[in-house]
Order: sequence, then structure tokens, then C-alpha cells
Amino acid sequence: MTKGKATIYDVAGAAHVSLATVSRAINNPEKVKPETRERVLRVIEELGYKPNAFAKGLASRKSTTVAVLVPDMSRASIAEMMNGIADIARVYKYSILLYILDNDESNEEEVLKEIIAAQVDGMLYLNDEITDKQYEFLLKIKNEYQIPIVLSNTIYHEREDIPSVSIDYEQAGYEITKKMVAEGRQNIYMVSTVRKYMVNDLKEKGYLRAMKEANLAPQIMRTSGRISVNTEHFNEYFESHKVDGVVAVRDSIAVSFINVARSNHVKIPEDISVCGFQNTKYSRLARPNLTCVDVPIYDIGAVSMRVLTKVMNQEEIEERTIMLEHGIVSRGSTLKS
Amino acid sequence: MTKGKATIYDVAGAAHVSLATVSRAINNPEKVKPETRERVLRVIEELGYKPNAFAKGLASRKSTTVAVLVPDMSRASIAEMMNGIADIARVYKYSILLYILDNDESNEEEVLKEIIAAQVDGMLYLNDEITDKQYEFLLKIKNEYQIPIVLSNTIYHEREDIPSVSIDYEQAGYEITKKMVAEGRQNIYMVSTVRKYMVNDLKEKGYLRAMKEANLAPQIMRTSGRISVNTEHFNEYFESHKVDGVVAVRDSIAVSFINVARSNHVKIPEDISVCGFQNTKYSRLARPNLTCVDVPIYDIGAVSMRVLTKVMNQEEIEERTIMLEHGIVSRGSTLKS
DNA sequence: CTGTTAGCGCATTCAT
DNA sequence: ATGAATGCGCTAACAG
Repeated sequence: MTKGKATIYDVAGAAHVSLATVSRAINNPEKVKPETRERVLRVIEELGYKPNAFAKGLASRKSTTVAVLVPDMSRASIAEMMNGIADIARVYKYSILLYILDNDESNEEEVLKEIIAAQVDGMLYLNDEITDKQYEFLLKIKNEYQIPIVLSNTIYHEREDIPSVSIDYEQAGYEITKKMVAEGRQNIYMVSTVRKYMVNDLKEKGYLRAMKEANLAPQIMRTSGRISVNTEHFNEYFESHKVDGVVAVRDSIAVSFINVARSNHVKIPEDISVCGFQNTKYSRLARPNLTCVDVPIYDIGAVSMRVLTKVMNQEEIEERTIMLEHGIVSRGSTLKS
Repeated sequence: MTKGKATIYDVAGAAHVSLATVSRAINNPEKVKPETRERVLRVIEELGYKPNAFAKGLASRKSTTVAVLVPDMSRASIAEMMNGIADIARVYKYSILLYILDNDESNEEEVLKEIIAAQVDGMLYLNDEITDKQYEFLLKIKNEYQIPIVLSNTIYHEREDIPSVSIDYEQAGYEITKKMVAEGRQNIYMVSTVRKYMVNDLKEKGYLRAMKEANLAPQIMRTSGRISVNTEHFNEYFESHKVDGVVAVRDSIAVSFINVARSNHVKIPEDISVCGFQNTKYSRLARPNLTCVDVPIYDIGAVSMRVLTKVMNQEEIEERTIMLEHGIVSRGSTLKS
């Protein structure tokens, strides 16, 4: 009938030692004689004793808990990053306090309070974008409250006050565009979003660089993220524009484009070569399968959590901005090279 | 220079009251004279005081934190449920401790320990399936440690020891099959998974009921969840089977099927009518758009969190098993009715 | 190597 | 309506 109510005193009593020894047996095993340690651990097992996290946190001023701030969990990239984060967090014995931010920024202060109150040891911020205001918000948390923060897949200009982990989106944009150029495409469009995300901005930069290098005229089309709106948008384009290559900033946008193209009897990839960004499940559910930049989302999550553990332990980290390797997956939506 | 270090003592000192009054001003405002309350709250504001969650938890034995257990966050349904959970949790001031379970069950004991140690007030379990062993595990947590639990979108036979929130999958399977029957389809297949998920089992039951009612021979094909494997599987089917209707247990499976069908020059929906289950983004990215059962995933998350708050507050809940309304979305992959 | 002691910051009696 | 005192369960010096 281990009611989970056993305290360290109960263990101490049953093992005929003081509570300090029990505490050591758990936290500093090497500081206690092997045989008494064994005995204590056995009693712990028998009583089903679990140290109370509150008492522990109160006494030690550490929570072995990290806060993870995310917008909208339903974004595939965010969710997959969480898997990476959770796996590494487990390895280092950290618990995860999850905060899903509302769109309105009004509740940020409230979230901050909670985070402070929860005494988290560190914090991960996951997002495609970050506003100046939000960045200042994070800096405040970091400086004023001394809470280590790491950005996961979040780019903020060239500032490095806060360590970040992502891929080189500019380079990826450059490379995928180069691939189109190598196919001999002349009218390569980048399909980006109306809303300015910093990552998409970088992809655009890479695209522009590649186009310039190839002496081709860059053309950026901006669409909303919504499927229904995209469709109309794309249809108009087919009326009035000549296009033989499309680099979309997201897989889903690329798939939308392919759908519209095909219903207009345009052949993919013969007439138009199309590629996406991310390598989500969409890319393999589309016909033809989508060529795209392969972003190691899981790894970004995992590495950023790993970096956070280092920062929390005051370890030196080599670089403030970590860029993981990306790849390019060639599938049927582009020509064989 | 609010370093976030202010304690209740600092507030008490600055407001010229005792710490007990500060505590009351926060937790039992009605028990303190309005003017001193105002003064205390003002000081709290000025000092940027945030009550330490550990001390609070230790003293009150409550954490205002709930544990959320999920397998694999990258499943679209899980992620979307999290959004619903988080929104309601915020309303009721609960924090979320997230645990992403590994596939191997070896770490369940460890997770349990963490949950106990964290002193969570309640727990949400999200999954498509649950094994007997896992159910016993949850029951143990509930009974032995008195932790309220609610199952989100998780069905376990007819047992009601643990409250659950989901939709009536059997009925949904029945209805979507009826729709095919109403179209006049004769050879309606259900495409389910090799692995036995309890929810898919229910969908199959509903399918069987509808087929029996229509005097049609039921045919269940089982495929793996993996896209590449599906493709071969489906191709074989086209060689040897006559089929004019397909009810898939998941949208992604339906989309896979459509892809294979089309590359075999089968017309959707003229030759084969296809529908999925869930109404994910896939359904609108597919061509033709997918007809499917619309599962209110966000609501399932939200309602289950709401139910959990009730259980935690010892409020009576009307039913142990809550079934939310589902819908059926008709799109291009089936004939207009 | 082990025991004693003193808080950690707050909620909660019990007095006043 | 408010203050003083006690304890929640644990860690971390400090002794021994």
C-alpha cells in the first residue's frame, strides 16, 4: 500500500540513518558507504519513495525543468521539434513545462510570470519568426532574471545575444534555386508568403543570390498560407505569366501549386519544375513526389535542447549561432539531373 | 532592477504588513481590508513579485499543474489536441508538464516517478490506442496515488473507471460507409491498419454494421502506415480485386490510395469513391479533395482538459464517457449526393 | 562517512 | 482584520 506518501524521514527511519544520508544516497551516491547506500536504496524501493519536487526545488533552487514556448502546436515543424526536445530532455533528466502562446501578445507578461514563478532552469523558444518586441521580451528574461534561453529554428537578424539553432536558410534557398538553374529553367519564381517571416526572408535572399549569379530575372510571388486563397492566386498567374520553375517556401504551398498546375493541364516536371521546403509528409503524399530542401527539424529540436543544457551548466558553447546541415531531396517534381 | 528575487517577506516589509496578510491579499482577497489589500497589491506590482511556485506547492500541496502524456507529438491529431488543452488550461490557470512517451514501455515507471514527484494535480492521457498494461498503469496512478486522470481520444473497451472524451468512432464509421452505400457502391473496402488500434477497430465495427445492413460483403484490407509500403499494397489490389468504394481509417491512407488509383488511370470519384477520417490538412491538399469524417480534434483536447478541471475540483461529472459530435465533410473524392 | 541544524518561500492555524 | 508561529520535504553547510 505504497501510497506515495513516504517522505525522506520515513526512509531515514526505516533505514536507520539520518535524512541527510538518504539525501546523499540519492544525489551524491559516492559520498556514502556502499553498504549503507544499498540499504537506503532498498528501503526507497520498498516504500516506493519519490522525492517531492517542490521541496527539492525549494531547497536547491533548481527545478530541472525547462520551459518550452511555442506558437500553435499544430504546425508540423513545431511538433516534430518537440519530439527532439523531449528525447534529449529525458536524457538529461529535465522536465518540460509547455507554454503555447496566444496570437495576441497581451498574455506574454502573464506567461513570463508563470515562468518566473515556476523557477525553470532554462527556456526554449520555438518559432518561425520573432518580432523585435518578442526578442526584447526574451532578452529581458535572460538578463533580468538570468534564465538561460536558446532559440530553436528562430532567426533574428544577425544578433547573437541569444544562442540559436537552425539551418542556413539563405544557403538552402540558394542551393535549391541553383538546382532549377542547372535544369535550364529560365523563368524561376519563388512563391513566398505575404506575411514576412524572417526565415522566408532568408530563403528569398538565397533565391535572389542564385538568380543574380545566373543572370536571370528574379520574380517573387507572395501568397497567403491559406489553401483556398492560393488556388485563385495561382490560377491568375497561369493566365498572365510565363513560368517554368517554382521554388516554394513551404511544402504545402508547393503542393497547392502543383495541384493548380495539373488541373490547368500543365505537366510537372516537364513544363514546370517545382520544389518545396522542409520535407514534410506532404512531399511524399503529393504526385509527383515533391523535390525539396530537407530540414532536419527533429535535430534542430534535439540540438537546441542539448545546447540549453550546456548553457544551464555554465559550459562554454563554441558558437552562439549553430547551423545544422540541410539536404536536398530530389523527387519527381523536378527533372532528373 | 526587479530581479525577480523579491519574496513575500520583501512585499510584507515594504507594505508594512505581515507576510500572512500578503498571502491573504493574493489568495483570499475578501479576507483583507480593501485599503490594505490595495496597498499590498501595489507593492507587489512595484517589486515585480512573483510567488515562488515551489514554496507555494510545498505549503499548499497543490501544484496547479497537470501532466499531459502523449506518444509522438508529430502526429497531427495529437498536436492539435494540445492546442485545445493548452487554451483551456490557461483559462483555469493550470500549467502543463509535457511527457512524450517512448515506444518502449520500460520508461513508464520512470515517467510515473516524475509525475508523482512533480505533484501534479491531474493528468491527461492522449493516444489512439492503449494496451491493457498501459490501462492498468493509469488505473494504478489514479487509485494508488489519487491523481485524477482523463483520457483524450483514447478508447478502452467499455470500461469507465477513467473518464474519457472522444467521438463515437463506431457511429462515424457506420455513417461514412452508409454514404458510400447511398451512392450505390457495391464493392466497398475498408482500408485499415495492420496494427490493431482500438479506434480503428471501432471504425471497422461501424463499417461492418453498415455493410451488413446493406447486404453487402465486407472487405477489410490492412496496410501499414508507411506510404511506400501502401503503394505496393494498393497496386496489387488493383490487379486482382474489384473495388468501387474505399473508406480509409486515416486521411493520409486515403490520399495514398487516391494517388495509386490515379496513376493506374482509375477515375476518382467516378470509378472509385474514396473517403478518409479526420479532416486533416491532407484532405484539402489532395486532388480531388477528400471527403471525410470530420473529427473535432481541438475540441476533444479542450473538453478533456475541462473535464479534468472538474474532476480535480471534485465536481460531479455527468458521464464518464463523453462523445463529441462529429461531422462528415463532402468533397470531390465522392459523388455529389 | 554520517548526523545535526538551519533555512528555502509560502499557506495556514491560532491568537489577538 | 491582522500578526506570530509552525510546518510542508528537502538540500546544504557544518560538525563530528
